[in-house]
Amino acid sequence: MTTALLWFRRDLRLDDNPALQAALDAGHRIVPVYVHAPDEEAPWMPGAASRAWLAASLRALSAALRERGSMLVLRRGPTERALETLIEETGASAVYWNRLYEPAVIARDAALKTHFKQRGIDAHSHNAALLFEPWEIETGQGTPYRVFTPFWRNARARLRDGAPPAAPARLPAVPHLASETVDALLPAPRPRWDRPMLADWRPGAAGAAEMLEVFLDDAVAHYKTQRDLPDRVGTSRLSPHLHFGEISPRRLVAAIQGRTWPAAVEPHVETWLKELGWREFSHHLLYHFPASTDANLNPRFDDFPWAPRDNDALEAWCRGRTGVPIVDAGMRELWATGFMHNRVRMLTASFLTKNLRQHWIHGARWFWDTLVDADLANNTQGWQWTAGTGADAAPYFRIFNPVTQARRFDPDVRYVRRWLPELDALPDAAVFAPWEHADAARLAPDYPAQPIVDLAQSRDAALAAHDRIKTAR
DNA sequence: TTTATTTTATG
DNA sequence: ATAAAATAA
Repeated sequence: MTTALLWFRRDLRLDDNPALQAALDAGHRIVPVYVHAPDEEAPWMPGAASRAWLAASLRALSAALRERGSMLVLRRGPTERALETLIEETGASAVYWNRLYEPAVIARDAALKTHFKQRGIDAHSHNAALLFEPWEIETGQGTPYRVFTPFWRNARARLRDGAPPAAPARLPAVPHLASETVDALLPAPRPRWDRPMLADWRPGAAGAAEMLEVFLDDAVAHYKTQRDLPDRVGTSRLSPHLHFGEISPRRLVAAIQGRTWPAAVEPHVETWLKELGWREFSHHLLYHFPASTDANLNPRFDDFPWAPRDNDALEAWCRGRTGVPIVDAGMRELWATGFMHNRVRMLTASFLTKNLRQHWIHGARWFWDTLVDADLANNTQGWQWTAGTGADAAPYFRIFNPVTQARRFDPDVRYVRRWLPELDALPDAAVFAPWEHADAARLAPDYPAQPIVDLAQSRDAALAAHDRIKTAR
């Protein structure tokens, strides 16, 4: 019997895992391995929150493999050396893995594939992360899409039903091999901020499946409207599970299409599928425009007059001390939980890039380090979208008004109150814009009396800055 | 996945 | 006088 390495990366599941399936179908004995080599993802190596999730997720995968008679071998990078060593130890003749789409990872994997082929080792890569490969969806001219709506129209029409394969009940036994521990590879932070951060989550495939069931049972029926309200669980909150491949997008599509929905719920289902579409679109853009992690997707913005880097403003934004309650609530939710509601991500990002006019890369870097679902494709395209430098088909310069957004999406101020206890004594009506309330300084002495930037003036300044690049060239 | 302003409708 | 709808950016 031949042996194959099953190289896990961000596909930390056993169901609908094409690399695993292919290795089994080929009749190999399978040696599952995870190689810890974060520096190979530079300049976007995983952030602190992401590493905490990864540690928990690896434990979950390891347990799932053990239950099936296998085990997860943990090794330290460099990846090429770790895999070579394991090939020698096991006599493996093949390596199977699932593809990723970040530029640094693509380059490393391509080099590895060449290396293995030269060594006479079969190297097989598969698609586990996306509904469609980034190169499968193209315009009539054969070019990549730059606008979401036509991209999704095209991709949506190609969606097929059908349940992806379940996890195998048993896996071949693994010979005795040395393995690192998760603790050694990903030491717990001190102090243990990871514990409260992960308290609301259950990393791993079982937690992901449970999350999906809860969403389909409860939230999806009101998704279109409730998804925008940050004070409740109106979204699926599957993003960290998707990022680490603990659940596959095909599984999500199969699960939601596998149920019969009342006609009134169908538009909600469609809206949620469209969110998966945004995820596909982000990966499509990152694959075709790999420089977009650091450079404007729209080069017209290369002349945009950003304000000079302002460390005080950046610090206030990061820590939730800007004096704009909905912005501060979001930033504190992020710091405490490693997560931020999508509506609030958009408006905090708008505040940083439009009102403070700080370059979007500063925000992208902070989110990258603090989000448990930090994903290079989604993070990059999300920031570029809000900054106006990315793929946004809107014919205007999008500037969110955080006060209007708070009134519309947190009308009962429940979200803001949860994260800003220093506003407890303020009446509801004053929480949207405390600086307009005569008594705010007395009732909320620990909160900034004024926002760090005037909302109306900074909006006008942002529009004026935008006018300058509109008229240029 | 917006906002601010203007126009129109309603009482 | 106020709100809803339309519109421009």
